[in-house]
Amino acid sequence: MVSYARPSSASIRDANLYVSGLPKTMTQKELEQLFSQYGRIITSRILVDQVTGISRGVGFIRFDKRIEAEEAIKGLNGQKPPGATEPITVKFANNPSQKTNQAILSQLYQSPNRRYPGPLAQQAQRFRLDNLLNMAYGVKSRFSPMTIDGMTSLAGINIPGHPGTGWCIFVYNLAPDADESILWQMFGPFGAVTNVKVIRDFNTNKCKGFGFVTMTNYDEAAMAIASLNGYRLGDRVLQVSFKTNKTHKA
DNA sequence: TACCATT
Repeated sequence: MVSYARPSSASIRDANLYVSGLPKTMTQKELEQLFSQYGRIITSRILVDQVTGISRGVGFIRFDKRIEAEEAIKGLNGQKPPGATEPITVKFANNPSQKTNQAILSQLYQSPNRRYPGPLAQQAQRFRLDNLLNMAYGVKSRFSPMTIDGMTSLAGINIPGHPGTGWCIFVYNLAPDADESILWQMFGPFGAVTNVKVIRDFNTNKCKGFGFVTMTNYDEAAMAIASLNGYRLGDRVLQVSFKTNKTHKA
């Protein structure tokens, strides 16, 4: 079976949808069934966690025609799929490419370590020394909550902040102009940081006041939280904690 | 502006 090139015309351009808020149990087939009422689906995908294989609750649907995608947005955005408890978000997908490179560049050039001489780096140094002592001599101190280690191997589905590939940290009270580099700079000194994200308003591109940081090791994440929660960044006091699932309530 | 997710 060869795959034929599809004609590139305005009618089929930008017919690709990004879907979020999907039930974790929804399969690709079920996703297609949901959207197929609006037109011919060319491709579909559900993104999964690389470690656990569990759905990340987001996916893509590419329709044959733009008008089909538009109708699907009208019909499904903000709606609950059959059996779902939460509504899904359906919007046109961003163009791939441009955005991921920004994070990589940030990672390469910001050099998370050694940018923060001062109290934070000193605490991080203190903690690393503490870890070395622990490994070398079995010394266990308040900085090394090794009791959690038994949990880290359990795929951690129900452990707050743990998505399977690291420990996800919620950072609140970032300034509107905050960007990813500040997160690398703040958290990098505490250990291995695999991902940072500033959540922005789609229209204004201003930070919505919060972001996320993923760290590989529990003890380093815990140290970063203990050190950075309440930290004054500019004229704001940050709130830093492991990420939870539920939306903030009262 | 209190809990992401962009193949």
